[in-house]
Amino acid sequence: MVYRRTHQVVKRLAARRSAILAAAREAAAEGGMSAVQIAPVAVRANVAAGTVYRYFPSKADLISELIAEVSRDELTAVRRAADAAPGPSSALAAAVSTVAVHVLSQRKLAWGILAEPVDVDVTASRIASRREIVGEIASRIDAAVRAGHLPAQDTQLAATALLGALHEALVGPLATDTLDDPAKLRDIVQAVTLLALRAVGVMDARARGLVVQAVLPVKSLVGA
Amino acid sequence: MVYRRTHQVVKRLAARRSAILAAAREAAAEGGMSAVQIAPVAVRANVAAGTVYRYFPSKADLISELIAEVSRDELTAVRRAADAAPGPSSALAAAVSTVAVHVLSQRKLAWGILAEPVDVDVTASRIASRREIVGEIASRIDAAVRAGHLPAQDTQLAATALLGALHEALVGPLATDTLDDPAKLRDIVQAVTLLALRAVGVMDARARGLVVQAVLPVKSLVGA
DNA sequence: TTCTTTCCTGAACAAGTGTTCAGTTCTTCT
DNA sequence: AGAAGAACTGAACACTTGTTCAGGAAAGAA
Repeated sequence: MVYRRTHQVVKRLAARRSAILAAAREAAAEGGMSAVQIAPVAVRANVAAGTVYRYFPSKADLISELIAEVSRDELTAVRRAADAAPGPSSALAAAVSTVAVHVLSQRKLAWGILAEPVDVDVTASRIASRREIVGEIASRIDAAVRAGHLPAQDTQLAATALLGALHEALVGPLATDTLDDPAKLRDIVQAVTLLALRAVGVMDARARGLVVQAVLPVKSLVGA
Repeated sequence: MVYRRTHQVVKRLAARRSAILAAAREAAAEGGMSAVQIAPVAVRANVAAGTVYRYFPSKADLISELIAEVSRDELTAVRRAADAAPGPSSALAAAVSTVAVHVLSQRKLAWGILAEPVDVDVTASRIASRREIVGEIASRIDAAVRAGHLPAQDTQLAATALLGALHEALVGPLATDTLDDPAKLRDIVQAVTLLALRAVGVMDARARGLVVQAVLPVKSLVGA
């Protein structure tokens, strides 16, 4: 006798898998990575704890997939914003401020994804996540350099530094707590973007203009 | 009957306490924060596990003190380097590159002190540690702004971003692994310092000069 | 319907570590 | 030297969570 999964079953299995991942994401967004524990996640996803292990070999795998998923979303947003920009410098500005807005709008998730202590080893996944974003930003810096807008430099290093600056300033333990005031938020995003652009060598005057152009269109995302 | 601690005993107690802290520091430097476990630290300090608890109420307290100690050392080094500089911009450059050299020369320790996952809560101590260094850098930026060398800005935010950039680029998971080549190290420290100076608004040409001045004197520290 | 395969459940298990404490050793005072 | 307080030891304890697995439910084949 051969058992074959019905269409319906395949769909249900996929749905369950998504539900578990979604539950993990919710938990992370609400309480940080420490809240992503098998039992609570299972409850949230309406399954038993053991069931989680039919979809993910271990907690590390679950979290790794979560990181990959969130990272993919962010990368998509960054690419879209940058591609819509008129030139290489604008693209860089757009990329940077998109990252800024994203991490600001989902602080706990962002912090959990990339730096919060986790009891299992998700280093590989975190490195991959960083590498994607850093690579994207590095290629935007590269483009600006090739266009003659920026001095030659180690773009990989610069992109890494930029990411670190954004995260520390916006989601790190010393980041301002107030999420409430949109104007304040815009100011912070602008300030950080300005720092980033100047860091890679954009002239101050030009940078200010680029920042305004880049931040205005995305600021509505903060509330999302 | 009243028991009073003899001078000798007081000294021995203090020595033990230091020995435990030193053992913790060694463990952290060698294997990161995860290696700072009560039993191994006790062995290293030549005491029993229970004895640790006569000096530190909990592991969290032990690690908190460790963080404070390392942080104090770093702050001292940064202050000294900056104070020895001829002007506010040089002082800023010196401060930044000193931090860079420090974290590079003790990567595991640096990573452990400020970001590595720990099973106990040392958030408060880490925040305090960051705050000290950020405050120092912020005040140096402030001085440069007051001297008219830099544009007005949110110096606290800028200092936070700078620290994040340094750490991510130098000790983060994407940082280059090679500690061996001193020339390479110097290049990285210079590159990162340059990024930092430009970020806060130092003109590129001037920044390059400041970087060379600041990095040359401290590069010997890397081997320490 | 009945049998087989897959899926799900949730209580029990396992493992790593911080913490405790009764017994021992060392130090101080008379 | 002897009594009493303080310090030290290290094995046992406690607690948290990820993981397993025997039993039961559901789905597909005959």
